[in-house]
Amino acid sequence: MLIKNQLAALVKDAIIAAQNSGALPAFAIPDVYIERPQRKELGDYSCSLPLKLARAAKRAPLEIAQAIAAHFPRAEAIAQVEGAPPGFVNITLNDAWIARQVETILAQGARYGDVEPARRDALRIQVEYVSANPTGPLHIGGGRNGALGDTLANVLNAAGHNVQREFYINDNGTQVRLFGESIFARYAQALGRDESFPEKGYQGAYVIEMGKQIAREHNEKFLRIPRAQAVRELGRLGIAIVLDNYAKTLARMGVRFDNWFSERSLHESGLFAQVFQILQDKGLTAEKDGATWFAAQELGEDKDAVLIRSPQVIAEPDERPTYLASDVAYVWNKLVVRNFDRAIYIWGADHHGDVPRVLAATRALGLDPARAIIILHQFVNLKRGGELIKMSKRAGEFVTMDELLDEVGADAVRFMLIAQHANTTMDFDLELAKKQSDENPVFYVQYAHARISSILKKAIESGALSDPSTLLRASGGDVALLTHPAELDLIREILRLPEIVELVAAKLEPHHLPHYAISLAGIFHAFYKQCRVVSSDPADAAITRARLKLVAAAQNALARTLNLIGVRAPETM
RNA sequence: GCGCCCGUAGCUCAAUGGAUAGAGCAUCAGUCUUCGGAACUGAGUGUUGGGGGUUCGAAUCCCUCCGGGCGCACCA
Repeated sequence: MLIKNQLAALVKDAIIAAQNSGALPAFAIPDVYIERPQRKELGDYSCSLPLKLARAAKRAPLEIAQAIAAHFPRAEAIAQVEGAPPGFVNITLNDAWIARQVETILAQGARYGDVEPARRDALRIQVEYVSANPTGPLHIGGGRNGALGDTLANVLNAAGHNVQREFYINDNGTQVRLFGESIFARYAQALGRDESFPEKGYQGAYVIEMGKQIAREHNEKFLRIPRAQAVRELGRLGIAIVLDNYAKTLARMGVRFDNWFSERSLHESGLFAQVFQILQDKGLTAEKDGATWFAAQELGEDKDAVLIRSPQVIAEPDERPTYLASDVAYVWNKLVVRNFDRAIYIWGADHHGDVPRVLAATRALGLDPARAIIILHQFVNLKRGGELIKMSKRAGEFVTMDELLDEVGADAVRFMLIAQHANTTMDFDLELAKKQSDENPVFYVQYAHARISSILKKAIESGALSDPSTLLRASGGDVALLTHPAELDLIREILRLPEIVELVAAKLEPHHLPHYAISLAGIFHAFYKQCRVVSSDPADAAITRARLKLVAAAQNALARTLNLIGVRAPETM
């Protein structure tokens, strides 16, 4: 169990003990929250509960804090508990206990950072991300989405949940046909035919390339079949090509999926018809102007929304269901058919207007809307040395994710996309991201990791360490020798990792991870400066072995953090 | 016009309603006989966009104004 959760239980015990002894009056004890004080002189943890209890207990906050401190149960991990004005309980951990944790951290190996190996409240969680329209190259918004989703999935997994990663393929309706027509035109043109380009077609140069490629691979095959069929097949072929490229691009930045889910399948399987029936039975559908609407106003929303468009507007039956129709069926598929406890959606901010409708539909289907969690992320402005790079999708002029990865490198891109709160508009400066210097935090963190690798290698070369596996044995060193303030600071920081994992999993905010990584790297570098690890002096043999354990534990935490962020933890730079 | 998001140090950003609002970069001043100087130590910088309110306590919650972004289709 996390240290802070154990402390919360002890605070509760202390209050009960104080009440039993008459030091505090009887009152109901609320949930106990343990915090980290801002200044480290105040201790490792603190609790502000006395400030909240003052009214119920009819005592001064400081008096309550002191009573809690006086009745605090003894625990080997704790060195000191004291009440401090205006009403905090400050808790300081025992240095010897902290030093011993190095063994625990090493023993957990690559799993260090996991909140609990098997938690009782583990959930089946689906995280769905990127889900960009597969009609053109991935751009940086999709990259931010993917980085957020993948890291979140990593962390939820580390927090003990069962996670599935999904990409939702928008392969239904009008856009497939339009994409198919665009490809058909480029394909025919590539074969020297005089084929006009559709009015609202996809303009980008990549469609021309696609047309040429298909012309090379299939010759005149699509000219010999009926045009409508050719358009449909080319649309699907085009989507397959784009998705294949998405997978490659995303894999470059470590973003992966367990499942690629087809929107079209929601209609072909009859699921939408089934879910529509539920809405109809509840009287939540309406016919108006030839279209079929979701009566969202009945549920308190601003306006109704079209589910199935009028035949007068769209002739083809399979193009009539709207995006919302698919969404309604999809949430049912997630929460009922596949029975996920939670369905997390990661959407770009341009979709924020759809959030209330999807949640309203979830409620309308009789599902707990708290099970569907939509995380929005704001846009990314690409800059080059402070100059905004203008991006025009219509003209097909934009920096693609692949170009960005080519220029900046996957690690820097992924780290920077995660480092900022999802809800803030991000300025991504290409020049800054490319700098391999102090200005770039990714290298700072990776450097710390590489430095540790170098120390371990040096230790083996010098004979101080025979084999890294000996670090796991008591003979590998006595961690009780770790008493230097810089050593203890480093261990304290390593011990924060599981708390960070819990925080990110609870608030669904991955940006805490990069900030922690920078902090951990900084504290390691400070330790490195103050404490020589591999010493040539035989008298230092014992402390060298103890410090090798500490350094290995630090590397363990750093590697895991980078791993969760989705960035490499290099042995050398 | 209506709705959502954002506004914190010169810059980029942190801060479960808690204590003196913190990091990095940049700036200035220091630190190398041995493990990677892509490092470390120290210093200064704030009306948390403005103004009200709630609270024992507000960057955080509520109202209002200002500035920026994004939405407001029988598009996805």
